[in-house]
Amino acid sequence: MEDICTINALRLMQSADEFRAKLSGEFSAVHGLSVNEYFLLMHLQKAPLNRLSRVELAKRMYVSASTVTRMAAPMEKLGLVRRESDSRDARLAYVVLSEAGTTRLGEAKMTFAKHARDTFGDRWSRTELENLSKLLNRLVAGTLPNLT
Amino acid sequence: MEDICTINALRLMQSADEFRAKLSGEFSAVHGLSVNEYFLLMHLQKAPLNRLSRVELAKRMYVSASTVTRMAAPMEKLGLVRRESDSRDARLAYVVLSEAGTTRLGEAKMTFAKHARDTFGDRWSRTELENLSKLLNRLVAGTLPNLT
DNA sequence: GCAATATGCTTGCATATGCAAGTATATTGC
DNA sequence: GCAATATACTTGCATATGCAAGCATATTGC
Repeated sequence: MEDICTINALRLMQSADEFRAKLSGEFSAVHGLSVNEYFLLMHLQKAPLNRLSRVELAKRMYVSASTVTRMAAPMEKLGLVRRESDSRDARLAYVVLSEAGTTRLGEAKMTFAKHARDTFGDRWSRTELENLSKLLNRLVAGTLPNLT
Repeated sequence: MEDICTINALRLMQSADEFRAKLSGEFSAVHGLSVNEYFLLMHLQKAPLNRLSRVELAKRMYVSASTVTRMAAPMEKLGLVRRESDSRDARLAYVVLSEAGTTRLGEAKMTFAKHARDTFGDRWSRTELENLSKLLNRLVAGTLPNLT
């Protein structure tokens, strides 16, 4: 194995899987959120009016539209998001971040940040962290709106 | 959002999700493999005797033991892996890479490499690629045996 | 040696997710 | 204006996955 692109892709996926696995347990136990639900809230918070249509959420989260429909339903029951329709296009069903959702998201962000610091630890220099940040940004910047 | 660790973790997960999503379709269509099945075969190929117990596979793949059990069953029917037991410990049930599995894995590696090259494209310099590789290696090297 | 505990695997159940089909609404071509 | 097509969402079904319980085998403490 010498293809540097392949190596990078493998390491990218493995490190992301590891991080997600470590995050997952505490997230559901402490915040009652799956990692994907966390990302859904993050996308909403970043969006104008704190809302996005289901298809737009699906694109940004790399999941199917039906998954967004099914994720939103229980989150709506919990009051983390609410549903809004568009006055001009009756097909659209926005998912809107609520007050409670904002609060919950804020708590979850603490946990996320803690795990992120644990992952990089104090063995990473500021320069290395910024270097990685810059390189990863080239990966996410190209396509869709991202969370950073 | 200014915490550089958080930003890195977010970008890491988003870029990995994007890569996985792009890979997923062609993988199942062309090779009849899910991305996770690909990783399972990769771990086997890297292991001594091309075999690993189910719990060891589970650890390396960041999934539960039951998931490995259920992934291995259909792959065994397809002949991609076979089952072996340990002469000293009757609890162990190794998953062993077969000839057919090696062949299939080799084909899938081509697709993986193609997508990896597409992802990084020609806009990445050799230096940047090696820089990223080095940084990501710090993330995966700490814990479990990895694929690179 | 035996009971207590630990480990490896499997299975029942619940949740998560994608795909394809169905429904409702918008847009386009004419 | 209307038919044809496109888009947004939902739902039925199939697959994927985790957790907890169950079972078999190993190891440990005595």
